[in-house]
Amino acid sequence: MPHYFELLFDTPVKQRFTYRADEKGEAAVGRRAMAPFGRREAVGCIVAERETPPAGLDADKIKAIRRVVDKAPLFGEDEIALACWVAAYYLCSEGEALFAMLPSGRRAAVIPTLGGDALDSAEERPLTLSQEQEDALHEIVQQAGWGMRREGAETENKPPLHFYLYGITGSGKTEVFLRAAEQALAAGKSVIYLVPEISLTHQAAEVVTRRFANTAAMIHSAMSGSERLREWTRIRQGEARIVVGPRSAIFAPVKELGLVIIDEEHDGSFKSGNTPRYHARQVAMRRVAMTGAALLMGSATPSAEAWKLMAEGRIHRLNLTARLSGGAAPLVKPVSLEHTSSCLTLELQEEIRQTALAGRQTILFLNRRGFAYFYHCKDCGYELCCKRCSVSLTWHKARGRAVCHYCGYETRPPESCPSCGSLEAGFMGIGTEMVEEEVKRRFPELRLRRLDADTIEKKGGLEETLTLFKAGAIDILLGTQMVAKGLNFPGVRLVGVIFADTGLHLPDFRAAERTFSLIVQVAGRAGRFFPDGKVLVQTLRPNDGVIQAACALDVEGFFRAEFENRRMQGFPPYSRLIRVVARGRESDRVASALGRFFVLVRPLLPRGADILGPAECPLSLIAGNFRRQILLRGTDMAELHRAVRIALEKYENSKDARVYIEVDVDPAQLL
DNA sequence: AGCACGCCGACT
DNA sequence: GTCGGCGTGCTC
Repeated sequence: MPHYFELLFDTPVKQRFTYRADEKGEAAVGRRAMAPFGRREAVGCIVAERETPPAGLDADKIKAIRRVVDKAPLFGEDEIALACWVAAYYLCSEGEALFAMLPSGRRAAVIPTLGGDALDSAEERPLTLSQEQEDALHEIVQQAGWGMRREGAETENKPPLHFYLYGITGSGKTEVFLRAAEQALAAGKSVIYLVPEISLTHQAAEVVTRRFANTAAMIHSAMSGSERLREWTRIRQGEARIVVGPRSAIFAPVKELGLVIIDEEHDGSFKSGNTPRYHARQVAMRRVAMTGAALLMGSATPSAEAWKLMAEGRIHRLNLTARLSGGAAPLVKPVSLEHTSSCLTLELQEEIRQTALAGRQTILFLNRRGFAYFYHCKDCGYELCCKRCSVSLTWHKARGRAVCHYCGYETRPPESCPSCGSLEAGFMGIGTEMVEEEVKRRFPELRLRRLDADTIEKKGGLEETLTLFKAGAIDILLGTQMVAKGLNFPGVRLVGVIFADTGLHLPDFRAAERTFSLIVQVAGRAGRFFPDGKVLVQTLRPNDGVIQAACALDVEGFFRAEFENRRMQGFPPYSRLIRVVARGRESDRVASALGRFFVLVRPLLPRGADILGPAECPLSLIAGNFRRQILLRGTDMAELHRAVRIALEKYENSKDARVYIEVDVDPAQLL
């Protein structure tokens, strides 16, 4: 008697496909198999077994599986159920969701990693915890009750075990994470430890591997497919019981999940930028609900979502208020750029000098690469933009090129205005390259290194710079976001934010939140081990509420004002959003396709929900694709889901093959 | 997403 | 007269 199996493929087709296996052989749920798919062979994953073929499907259409790929299942029923949830929530196909879980990346990103001892933030295991750390740990361990049985049925009436370690940078969150992990492991449970998708991954992995040796597995984006698959197998077999990795590690097939840790919860990289556009925090909450495990997040600057859940008591907040290691909260001061033409105010120059005299180090932060990011003609108003994107070209002086940061387009910088020929035209707006030049000119005796996407292209550049800085062989470290996150250097006294207003006025409701969080995070780099840290925040608007709250390191105050804005404007966390973007080569086709979708979805929306748009995306042209969007807004995500799902099905009939529709549930950015 | 089938313009 | 553009439809 033949056996039937349902397979999922990595395509946007929202269907399962039934295949036949004449002898049972190796076919089993969770294994991948090669099978004829359309006019080709493709690898799919077996997700269900069935006795009979599905009704209403001609028997002769059912083909046989060619061969089974995996020796052991890659997925269990739980992981498959999780994939189905992801598909339903993020409105993608089950196949796309399932294959996104697999770490055998379709395209492995090349991300520079930190190896060796470049950053031994792996201080050895401290013997004692502070009272606050102790209390937090106690609370988590007691409520999680890993020692005792906590069966599925039993958990249903209990509130979810969501904890948030809210503490300033340097207050010892990592140690609490590690101890909580130890406890979960000791109780025979497994742990997933998520870190932002930057070089921090490696740093955290080092710490965990050192602490937990061979019970640890790590998954990061620089690993090859086979390396990842090996780790995946170790995890599935229960050999590795603590998994460290970026957002995709939330899908790791651990046995007996007891604890999920999300470090730097506010970080944007937890939200996926391509299909399925999942947020690891959201998936974590789901997984935790499915398994009865505990969720432990942490940050000095929680996301607005997390902050609201804490206020509502749905996440249990645990405070860490004191800096360890002899540090103290730095003195943060806004400095007006209004009457300065240089990118270094006199005040910042003076502090750099003082810091160097004291034999200490400076970090300068500017979230903009290149020399100047904006070309403007004073006579005719011409602006130099990328031909394929609606963004201005950035001048990379050292390379002698004008570059588009979205598509990579490059051209020679113009000598005079390309439009009117005027010489009163040129690049403006400071970038890291310009700051570098300025600092070198003013402080030729100080050793400066720049750290941004352009300087770490050459392999090892990042690691070398950090090692030198750590060793005190560099006086000033200048860079983009890279210097703002996670790095921990004891010798830093001064942090200078060159231009805090970058990104503050972007047309995105999270612009203020991101700006605030970035300033507070970078400020946290100062004075971690000595109580004399100083942060100067250069800004055009020293009186802006966001800048002031950031300088006061006042999360509470920031959210008080920010939530008032969000509430009045009807944005998250006071509403739920689904963003639908149409993109394509021809703007009129894009407009009409989105128009058709708009007409389909509008009558499906529930009372109280509304639609913003259709309108051009703030970045209306990227890499030659025109982009338009609508924003569906409501209070009940299930209702929004339903409307978009039905509209998408209907849209299939009238779709334009030259226009792509992208759906983003809970979008993180509206650009 | 792929991939093939199918129907209209400029080339050996 | 054919090669090849991309619009359309399907994948157990």
